[in-house]
Amino acid sequence: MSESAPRPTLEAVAARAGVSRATVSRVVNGFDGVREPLAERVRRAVDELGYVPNQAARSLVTRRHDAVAVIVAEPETRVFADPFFARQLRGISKELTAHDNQLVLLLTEDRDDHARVARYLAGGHVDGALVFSLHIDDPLPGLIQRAGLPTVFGGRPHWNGGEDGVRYVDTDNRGGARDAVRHLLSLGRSRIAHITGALDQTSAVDRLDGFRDVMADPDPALVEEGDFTAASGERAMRELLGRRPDLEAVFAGNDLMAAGALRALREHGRRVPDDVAVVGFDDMLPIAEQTEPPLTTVRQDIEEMGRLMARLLLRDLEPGTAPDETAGAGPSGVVLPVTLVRRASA
Amino acid sequence: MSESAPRPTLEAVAARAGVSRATVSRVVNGFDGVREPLAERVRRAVDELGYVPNQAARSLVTRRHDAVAVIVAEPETRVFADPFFARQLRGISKELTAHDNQLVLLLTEDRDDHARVARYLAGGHVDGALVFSLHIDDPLPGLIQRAGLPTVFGGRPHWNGGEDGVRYVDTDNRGGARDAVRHLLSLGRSRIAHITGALDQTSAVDRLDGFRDVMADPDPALVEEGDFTAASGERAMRELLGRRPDLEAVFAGNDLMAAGALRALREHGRRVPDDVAVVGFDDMLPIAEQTEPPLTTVRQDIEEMGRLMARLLLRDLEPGTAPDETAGAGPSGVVLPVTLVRRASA
DNA sequence: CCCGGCGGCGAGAGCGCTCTCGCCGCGTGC
DNA sequence: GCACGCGGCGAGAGCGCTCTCGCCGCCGGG
Repeated sequence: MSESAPRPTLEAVAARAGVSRATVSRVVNGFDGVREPLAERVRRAVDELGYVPNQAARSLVTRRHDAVAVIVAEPETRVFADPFFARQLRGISKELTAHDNQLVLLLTEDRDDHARVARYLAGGHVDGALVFSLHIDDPLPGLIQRAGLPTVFGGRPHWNGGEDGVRYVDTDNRGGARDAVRHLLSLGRSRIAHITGALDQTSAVDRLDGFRDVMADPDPALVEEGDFTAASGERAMRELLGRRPDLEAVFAGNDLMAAGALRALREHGRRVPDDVAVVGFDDMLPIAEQTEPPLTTVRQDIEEMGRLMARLLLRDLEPGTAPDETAGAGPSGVVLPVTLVRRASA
Repeated sequence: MSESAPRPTLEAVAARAGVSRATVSRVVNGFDGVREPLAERVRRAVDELGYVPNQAARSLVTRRHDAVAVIVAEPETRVFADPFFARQLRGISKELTAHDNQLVLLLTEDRDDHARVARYLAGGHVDGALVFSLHIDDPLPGLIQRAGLPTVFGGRPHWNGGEDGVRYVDTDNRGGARDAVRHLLSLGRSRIAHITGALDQTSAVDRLDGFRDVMADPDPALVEEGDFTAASGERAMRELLGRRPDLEAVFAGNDLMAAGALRALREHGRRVPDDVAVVGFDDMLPIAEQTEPPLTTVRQDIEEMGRLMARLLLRDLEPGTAPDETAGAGPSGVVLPVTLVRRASA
């Protein structure tokens, strides 16, 4: 009882079914070339013994692991605390398990971790990697690229993704920003301010670009940089109100900053949306619904993003694909659509 | 170039250093019994060739994987969307990587997934499991227990944890609830209502028990069941106001419900905290800080909880421990302290 | 009726590692 | 000075699987 029953091996199944190991292997892996009466006998033996293949032994010879690393480079608690991460993971997980792949999670915070991650990837424990790295000075993408593993990035990487066939999935930040600003225009507002996110992240840059697309040559006084936190949104809003008391609307780079902006507006006696209309980004629940008033915002399908990343990666891992020449086949960057969600704030 | 360089094997390192495989193995794994001049030669060979051990081959013989499964049973999007999950994972990840263990993430939603998880665990790909399963009717804990893997649960399991040495880590929900209610009493409020969480979860039950500990024999009209969502908090608050318009304070089972309650109170023209004081639970950021007014709440160190779970599990995995007799050694349930965070709502 | 072909199955050689065992050389005790 | 012991190192046997190869039996064609 204290000796846990030794797990049955292929050998044991073969013996019980009265066939060779090779035949059992064929049946277990669904290869054809085994005729029915025999195959059935093997399947019964597998059931009776409760046989489960030893993945280590299998990997040793196939050099596949059916496992994918998900690497999240997040030194800051902020992003970690938001629900995005969980949703993306969920999407990734669904897609991976649908294809019998495991998800190995690597969270990194500092430089030391980078070495560890690099070593892990070089160790060949996984077949590919999904990488979330937001900041411009992050050495991680380089390290990973060097490891030579098939990789898909979450969010457009900095080094001009698409260039050398770097695969990534991103939301349509720029288009979403345009939608948001156009919506404000359609409300009859013309003096529209923008609170940017942390501009060392492509998402923030793209949203700013979208804002500029529509506002063509906006008053610099109407743009203030934030860092995606509520506190920064509040501060930025005060700044903006000081510079342009006549502003009629704000497009915040995310919902958290929008929430902060709402507080500053309330503090300054501005009514939302009557005096100032506010639009956020992300549709970050439950924040976006809980603010006063609830936020009009740009929703991205974050779970789908995860799913898509996984799908792209798995496609690269298929035996057909050339191992090194990942470029060329298929799109290197995929951009997911967004939708404007109208609530009370604009 | 298109042929990725074949990874060097132990054999190759041995050849280069002019020693046997066994000696290289000893050096690589830090066993002693290799004298200095030789050991140094081996280390140099390892460096020069960039040797990284093949984990699959190693696992095959050691039957260890240095990997732990984290299983999250979460059919509902709700909990998934909250930041807890990410924080816990972070704590777990830190502890695991500190001990060179990998984190394999398994997310389950429906019954089909259970079978898959059970199969995976039975497959012996991981050395242990950390399990988050909230609901009373979840068959997962049973399945996992049956797999015979060392396991630590996040949150007190339903089947009377501690009974047969089931290991778990939980927050002091009951004590935290007592603190919250006592705080309200200290504010001079006596007609205190409670909005419970979903009572099929032990955390909700324990918080209710804590409420009752202090309020000894409370008016049933002052207790209303919610389900941890903001909407349920709002509804429950309306209900309570209808039944007991004279209530002076509310202890909500979590911050989300507290946020909902705030809305209902505002809608009914009650000022917070002047007319009605509100206390939440979790200190779920950024929600708790963003409400109007910001929430007084009970904070739990969720990251520490994850870290502790991992630590407990790793201890069980140490070679010293008897593989099956996990009971007996050390505490089977660990309860983490909480702290009351005072903000404006109470 | 004989021969070639083909498809089903078994034999066996590894994949890269760990770990036991035994050998050998050195130091120590009498 | 000799036997004994002990510690350092190498040889070799697997761990459980996949996959190539070759054998054998069955079929069809000449």
